[in-house]
Amino acid sequence: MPARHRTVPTLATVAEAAGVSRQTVSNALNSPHLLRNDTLARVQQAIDRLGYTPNRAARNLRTRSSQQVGLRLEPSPEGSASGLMDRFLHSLVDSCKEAGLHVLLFTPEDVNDPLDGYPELLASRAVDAFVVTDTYRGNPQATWLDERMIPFVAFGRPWDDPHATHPWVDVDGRAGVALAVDHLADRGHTRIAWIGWQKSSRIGEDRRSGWVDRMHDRGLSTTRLSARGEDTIEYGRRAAHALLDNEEGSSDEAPTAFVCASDTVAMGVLQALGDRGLRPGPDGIAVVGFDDSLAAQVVPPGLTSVRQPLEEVAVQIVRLLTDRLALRSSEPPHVILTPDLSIRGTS
Amino acid sequence: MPARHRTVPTLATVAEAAGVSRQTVSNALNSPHLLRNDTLARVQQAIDRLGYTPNRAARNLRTRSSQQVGLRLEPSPEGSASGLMDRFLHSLVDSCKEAGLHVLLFTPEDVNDPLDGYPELLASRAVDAFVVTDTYRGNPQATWLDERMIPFVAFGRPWDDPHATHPWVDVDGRAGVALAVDHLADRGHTRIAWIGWQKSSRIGEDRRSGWVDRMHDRGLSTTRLSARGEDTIEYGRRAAHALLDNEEGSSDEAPTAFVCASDTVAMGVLQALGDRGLRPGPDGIAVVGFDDSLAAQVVPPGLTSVRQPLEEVAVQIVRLLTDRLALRSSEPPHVILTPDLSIRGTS
DNA sequence: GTGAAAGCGCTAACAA
DNA sequence: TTGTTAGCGCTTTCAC
Repeated sequence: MPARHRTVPTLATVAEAAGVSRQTVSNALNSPHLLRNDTLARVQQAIDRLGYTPNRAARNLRTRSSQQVGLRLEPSPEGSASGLMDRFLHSLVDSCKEAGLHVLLFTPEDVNDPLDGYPELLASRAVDAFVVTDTYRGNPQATWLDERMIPFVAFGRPWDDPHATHPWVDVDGRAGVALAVDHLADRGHTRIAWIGWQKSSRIGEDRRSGWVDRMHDRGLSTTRLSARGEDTIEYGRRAAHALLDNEEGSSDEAPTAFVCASDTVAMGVLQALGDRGLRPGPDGIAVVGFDDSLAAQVVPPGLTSVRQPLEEVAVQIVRLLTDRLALRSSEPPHVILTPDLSIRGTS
Repeated sequence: MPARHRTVPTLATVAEAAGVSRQTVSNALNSPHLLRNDTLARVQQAIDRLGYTPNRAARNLRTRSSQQVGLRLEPSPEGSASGLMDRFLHSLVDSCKEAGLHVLLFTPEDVNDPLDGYPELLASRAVDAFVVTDTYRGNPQATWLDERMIPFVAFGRPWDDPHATHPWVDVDGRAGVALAVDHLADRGHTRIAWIGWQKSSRIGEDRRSGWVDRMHDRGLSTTRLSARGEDTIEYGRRAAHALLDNEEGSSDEAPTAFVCASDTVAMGVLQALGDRGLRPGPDGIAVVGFDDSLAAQVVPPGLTSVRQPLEEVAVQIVRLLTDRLALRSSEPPHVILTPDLSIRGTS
């Protein structure tokens, strides 16, 4: 039991109690192999008895490091189905802890400035490194941080600059969508539609390519089965209606299944089915979303969805991060993880 | 523009550049009113020119404070609709920033130990205070922290110990539900059912009391209109079916509206309506949830839901926190905020 | 209003 | 293997 009403123990307190020098106590903590077993034991005992914990501020000052990593919280768009951040944050904090790192959150003053917040934290030495998540809209942060040799790892690959050398981890959206196509085709669907995002979205086009290529791999046509628009429920609904209206013509039957670029869009598809009195599901129109959001888990009859392996993403990010912080080079410095499919009632 | 390839500027660097002592620079930062205007300007200019930012570790060491608050991330139950944490975290980080505080996340090693993680962070002086969110299952943390005079503010009132003196902020669930009842009754509903949680849940009973009392206020009967069970979609569905089966008897007509203790339960109600071919909405069966989760925003036709004012919760928490940290007493030390209603298609 | 001295608690570098 | 010395960058105290 730690001493209660005394002054907080320091290295000096412990050293005196154990009859050694302060340095020896420090070594007991940071380089125990340097000590003789009996000394180590004696010091350890004193530490336990006094309930000593090193003062981080002092250690940070001396070692010029904070053992903290910064994460900028991006505004999560209301009305989008996702809520991935919760899951990711949890995994990240867990993985960081194992590496002796803490996660410090910050938000920008100006949401539209992708760099806002980074320099301040760094200059004050509040963090040693960053995890950058906001890479979908290009990544000026990555460039900025990289130029200044600031340690960071990105969640999301640098679409604009495939040759960027900074470490990053990403999820293979293309493979995830291919998985969805396989799943549906294996269940006998041949008219599998895609509803995705605008052409300008690199992530959207990556995911879409999984649909196009896997459909063709399996000898299925993609003609008149694709729609692109905003990432909203409303768009998903409109697009689904439009595709389902495609009844006439010989090979142009209406789709029997939908693969969507996001759960948000998929929710719109489910609405459209409801509008038409169609039942989603294996016996009706199959629907697959992307993100395995809370909404996917909760909407009747359960939305089948591509699930990002965020736990593993966090593990890999921390691996790359610790390599960077130790000035080790990482092999490989880029990681692409494959998602899997959470199968539910809609397929 | 900050000097690039030079060593990082310190107080001493700035002092020399401005031709003053280190102390004067420190004062310029922390007590600018002590300086003559021209000195202040000269120092300020040197600071800007060199791009100087105080080193937090050094300041922390000297002031024995970290300007950081710890927040323990609780595992968010998969399959529940909520996702409030995202919204709350964001608001909290924002509010903290205005008070010069940063939010440090941690997770417990052992999820079942409500104290796990707190002592370590505190002993290492990594944080000055905590925000405690996990108060629904009693609050041993609050007691533990309070006994040790550790500054903290709880999100959630101490149900088990109404006389606890620690500062807390909570949302008035009872008032939120009453709001929902008013909303439905104003639209002509008289048979308004409640589907909530087990009697053992203090929060659940608080919310339920809003229904009971407001129904009686308005002269409406609550007989045979109440169900209590788990916080799952499946339970919501079963309970809704059971209540809707109540057709016979004179005053015991089936309900025309449902107020639910959570969006999760409300999703189950929506499923039950679907099962029966009933349409949710103002012209059909009205449904109101609680939490204004992503699912509520996204499920067709949009679930009306009680929305917690998390932004204001964060503001109040930070107010209480800064009072505590300044050894000021707060008036009032307990805050109960009233939620409002996000009205959507189901009502 | 400004400056000099001391020290927060720790660890790197070196000496014994 | 252990101890000594110095100093990380800042703020508190007190003198001027």
